[in-house]
Amino acid sequence: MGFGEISIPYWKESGHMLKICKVTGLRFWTRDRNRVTCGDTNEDPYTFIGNPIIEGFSSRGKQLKDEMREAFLSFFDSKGHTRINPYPVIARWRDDIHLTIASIADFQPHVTSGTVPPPANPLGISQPCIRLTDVAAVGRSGRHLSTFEMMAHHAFNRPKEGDVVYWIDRCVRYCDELLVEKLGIEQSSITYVENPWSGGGNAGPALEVIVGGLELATLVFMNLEEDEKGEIIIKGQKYSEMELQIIDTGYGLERFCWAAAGTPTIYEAIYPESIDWLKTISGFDSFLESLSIRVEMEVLLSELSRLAGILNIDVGTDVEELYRNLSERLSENGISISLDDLKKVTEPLSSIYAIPDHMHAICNMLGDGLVPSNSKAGYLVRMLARRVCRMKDALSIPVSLSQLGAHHIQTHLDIGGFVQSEDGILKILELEEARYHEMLRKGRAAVNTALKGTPQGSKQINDEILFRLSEERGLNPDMVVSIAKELGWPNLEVRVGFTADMAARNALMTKNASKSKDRGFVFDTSGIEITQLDYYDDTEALEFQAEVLHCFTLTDDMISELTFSGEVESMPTHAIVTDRTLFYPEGGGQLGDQGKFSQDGREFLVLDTKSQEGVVLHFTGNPLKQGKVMGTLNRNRRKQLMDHHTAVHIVGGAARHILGPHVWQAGSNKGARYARLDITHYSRLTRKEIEAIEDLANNIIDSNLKIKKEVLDRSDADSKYGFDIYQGGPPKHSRIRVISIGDFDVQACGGTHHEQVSSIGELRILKSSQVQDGVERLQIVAGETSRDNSRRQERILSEASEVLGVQSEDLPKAVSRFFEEWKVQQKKIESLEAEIVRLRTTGGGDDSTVVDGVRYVIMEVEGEMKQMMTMLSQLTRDTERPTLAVLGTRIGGGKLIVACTEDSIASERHNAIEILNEISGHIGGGGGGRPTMAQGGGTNGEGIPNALKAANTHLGL
RNA sequence: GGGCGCUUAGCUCAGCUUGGAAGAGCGCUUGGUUUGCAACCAAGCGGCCGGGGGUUCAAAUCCCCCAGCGUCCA
Repeated sequence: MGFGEISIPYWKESGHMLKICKVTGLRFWTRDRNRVTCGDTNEDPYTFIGNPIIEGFSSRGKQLKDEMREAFLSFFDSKGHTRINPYPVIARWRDDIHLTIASIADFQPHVTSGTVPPPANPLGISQPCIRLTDVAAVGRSGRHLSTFEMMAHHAFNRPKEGDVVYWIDRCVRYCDELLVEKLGIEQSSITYVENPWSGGGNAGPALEVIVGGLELATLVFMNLEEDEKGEIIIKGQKYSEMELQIIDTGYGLERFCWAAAGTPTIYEAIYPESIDWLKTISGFDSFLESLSIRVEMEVLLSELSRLAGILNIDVGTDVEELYRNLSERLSENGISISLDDLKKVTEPLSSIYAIPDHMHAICNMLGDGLVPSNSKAGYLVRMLARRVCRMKDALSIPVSLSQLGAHHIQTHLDIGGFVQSEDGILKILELEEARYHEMLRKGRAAVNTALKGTPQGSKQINDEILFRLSEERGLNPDMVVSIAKELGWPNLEVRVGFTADMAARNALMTKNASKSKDRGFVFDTSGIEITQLDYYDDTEALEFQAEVLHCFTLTDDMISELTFSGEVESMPTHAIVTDRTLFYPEGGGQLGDQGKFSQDGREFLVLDTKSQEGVVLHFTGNPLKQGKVMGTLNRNRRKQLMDHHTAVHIVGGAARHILGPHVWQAGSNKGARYARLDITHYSRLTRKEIEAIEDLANNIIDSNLKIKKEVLDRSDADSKYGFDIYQGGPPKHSRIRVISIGDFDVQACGGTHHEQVSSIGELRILKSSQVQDGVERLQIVAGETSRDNSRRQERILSEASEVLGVQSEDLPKAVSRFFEEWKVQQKKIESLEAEIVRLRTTGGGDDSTVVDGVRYVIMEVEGEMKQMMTMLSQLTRDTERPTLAVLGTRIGGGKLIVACTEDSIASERHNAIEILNEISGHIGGGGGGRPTMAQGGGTNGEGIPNALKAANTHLGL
């Protein structure tokens, strides 16, 4: 039996037979003796459209989903599965993906790796998921969704320990019973296709469950993991059997709803109210009538859906090609419609279908407390919001993004489980739409500039221009073309295949970026015992006795791999490992402790502390011998680090109270000099908001709360406090240390903290800055550094006010007055200098000579380059008086300017560059410019008189 | 996390590739013109070209750092 082949008693009991699909060549199991295809090929059109294959569901939309979900979950309740509440759609417990893409993602990596037990076993769940890889196909294919619910039953087995809940046979029995008994699906229409699954380092046999041309579910039996020593080889990769073997199933809730509703597309089954509404407000129906297409709309839609469903739409698919195919296939099926009309119908229709889907994803993401941003998960929601804005504009529907959101929430969502309030969601949507319009407005200017070199009649735009507008300005090619049409390039079109090229370009860039990534560990700590950490027992303790186990000598390579903070005073040369330590190693944003080691009566500074895989490394400037050592912490630094760390927790809690539930820690750093906390928020913070946060935080400090520190199992921590405690990032251990400041702030955290908040004394938020869109960085000082900071500020103020001789209160007023006066005086100087020039050049005198109608002005002046330029324009701008001017100044090593009146006999007779080159040698420099204006300079200012004399000679004056 | 771009007059933006006199439109002021207008004509005011360093005889322009903002991809 090859890998992935599934042979179970149930096949025989239930009358299934094994066949090979004539199209795909895959093995499949069916009760239909005449079947020759596996059911999911381009020879298997949907059979359920207009003819539901699931019985007993007459509702549509949210109600249908609710009923279908309940049918699934209650079925598995009755089979002994524990029902689990769905997880958030933002996968904050993971650092490898942003969104929950499947029900199994809830349990990765902690449960699937075996470190943490599952919340129940077996379990049933319906998990909202978001997948954006096929977002371009949503609305077009009739079946793609960016957001869906994955209904699932999971079982976690440890066969090697004799602990098996159930495996393939029982899993298939459950599935078959659900489909046939509970949902009334015709037995002979079901096929089980063997299509082994692999991905993410795991693999296993799998069955795709197909009914009526639609894949309703996938049953995966994950039992292998990548292992270089493994004996099972799949596609050249070696695998071995896992300790933990998992039943991973996925039943598409929306697909079940579609099969029960039999609507032309999946969208009409789950979002009928929104689709009707959008059709009404966009005037779609009257638009259709105006086209006078002689085909029943319902028939056309069904046919489209049937065909689009089996036409593969991938990222970068050539849409034109797709339309030609569709049109051909429609006419094969007796529906005659021109390519043009087909487009006119499907373009708006696909938007009407996609909008509710996108709004569903957007509301779910925002509901989870996500803040739109220009990177990470926040970017994904912005991208969806912008897609909706574009589609909305193309349909010219007279509602705002936020109104779409309100409608969607009212019609399709239970907002009760959301972290974010409805008001909060709508507010964010308003801001997003405003941003979108701002981008478009700026885009117009960008397009205008970018197309300046493109002839107005031109049909194509340079690829590079389109790439850049898209990447730098967020204008996709279609938007560029429509803007360009308004601006006077009426014939431009997007080149066929350009979208595909852009996708390919992105793929290439991603590929290049992913190279040179993972770097290994710096130290070889194999064979060294994990260091015993004593700093949690007593955060006040400062001295300890230990045994030196190992001393690494740092190489240049190691030093460049290790990044030391600016608080490390000199570059270490050695790293010391001891059996136990009080030194806190850099982690969770808290910098490492400093202090000293004493050995044999000698003292060695500990410059920094880090850890690698549980081994703590103390960095020193000297080697230490193996044997006894005494460690002493730098008390002030430790106290300051604790002040800052506890302060960061307090400020985070305060920010959440003041700003809202979407505030999430996006990063933090706690040093001795200051601490910073990055929080997610949808707009810049005002001074008032910062002060409110600061006040609340200081009230907490005054309240003298106790700080509770407890260590819990991961699953206990999850169930007791929820996911909000993982502010500092996804948890990496099975045991979680939880720090609670009353119920004001609860976080998983490995840092050192005070016993009571009052130990901090006071804190100040110095300023906020923006790290990226949607993330504000708060700079915080607490305790001693807070007082230091105030003192420093006062010193700066008093020094500055002393210079100006004013009270510090009057400083802003005085400074702006001085600045204004300075500007006025600059103006005055300029105009006075111009006046001097006028006097010197119009008064005749020695400076100017006239020969054959050309005035020659050769003189030394006093002034900077800028002033000389002013003089020059006075002299040479008047075309009535053709002039050649040579000006020189000794300032700045000597400067020379030669210019003549443009388009005059002066410029015909003389070349400024030539003259300049002739004379610039006298000041030891060079220069250049245009034939009518050349300037130069040098290092010998005293050579100016000679240079001017040389000019006289050269010109024969 | 990886890129890319932008910052110039009160506002919206050119100029930067290839260094050599700081520009346009709107607004503002003044004058003219008009029954009226998001009217027209003329003149004028308004710039630490984001900040700091570097290269250069010379930097808005080239290089580096910082700050603010925008955008794409994962």
